[in-house]
Amino acid sequence: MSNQELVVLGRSDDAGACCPGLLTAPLDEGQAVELAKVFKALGDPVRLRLLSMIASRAGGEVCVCDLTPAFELSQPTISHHLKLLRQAGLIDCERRGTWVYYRLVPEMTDRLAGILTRPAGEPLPERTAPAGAAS
Amino acid sequence: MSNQELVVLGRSDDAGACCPGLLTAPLDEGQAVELAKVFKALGDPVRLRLLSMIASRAGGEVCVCDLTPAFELSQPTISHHLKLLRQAGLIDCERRGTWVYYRLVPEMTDRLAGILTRPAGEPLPERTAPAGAAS
DNA sequence: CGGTTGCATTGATGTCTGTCGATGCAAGAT
DNA sequence: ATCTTGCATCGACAGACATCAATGCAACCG
Repeated sequence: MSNQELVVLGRSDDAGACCPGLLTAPLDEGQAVELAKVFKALGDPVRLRLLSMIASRAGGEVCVCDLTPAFELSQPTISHHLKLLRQAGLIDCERRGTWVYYRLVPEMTDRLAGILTRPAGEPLPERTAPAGAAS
Repeated sequence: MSNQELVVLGRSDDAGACCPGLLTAPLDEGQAVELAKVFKALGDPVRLRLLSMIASRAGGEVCVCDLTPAFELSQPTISHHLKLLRQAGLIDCERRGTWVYYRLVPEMTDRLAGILTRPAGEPLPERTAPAGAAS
């Protein structure tokens, strides 16, 4: 049920080391394409709310039947958004009886946070010293 | 030249406190809409590469004339992507003579990283204990 | 002044995406 | 077995988006 997900997580043994981050070195095309899929999944208000509802839920799980009525959208639409979040590797799901429960994949959000974090102690270049063009 | 940008940064006095984060409490509609605009700007491989090229540049600035030839895309297309990144508040630009220089707005990426960071010491619910269903 | 260069804007076009109703499928209930 | 409920998939459609060629505009150069 939860196959065909993105593999941006790396080998999971290197916590934030594999992709040094968006902000330290230019991304190559392949990395950019993979990363863009994840950010694109976050680029929709409904999916952001779904993700936050799932992630912030005590117990770590939410039943779809609790998510759907929170939006003024049809059930297929919510199901579609959940599928995109799942394909992006941001959430995972499990069926128990009649119901399907979704939960966050914290490794993915951790990775995104790392990618967006600039290395501490970065000079934060002075805006008053325009870098080379001194004229 | 750099007006009409998003204001997701908050009052800049609360470093990561205003929006407790995507993962701790359900986002309301307004927050989700604003945040989605930023993530949507990141949801394209070209824009991700542009951002990383800008952010990782020593000196903190990149001339458009250095960015455009790095892609097999027309100059208007690159200009378009830069505009979207700017409208998302992720980058800023300044004209000096004939050239236009772009630079990262680190406050925005910092905020995104914070939003994607779950509070330390979160129980990280055991996957071996499916929360209620002890079957 | 006119010419050139660097970048932004415009308008057009093909593709992608969010949404829905209809339908399918799995699992309990009767 | 039949019915009902919960969720996913399908097909269709309107709106959004990425891309380009053409054009506009600002700044330097002659």
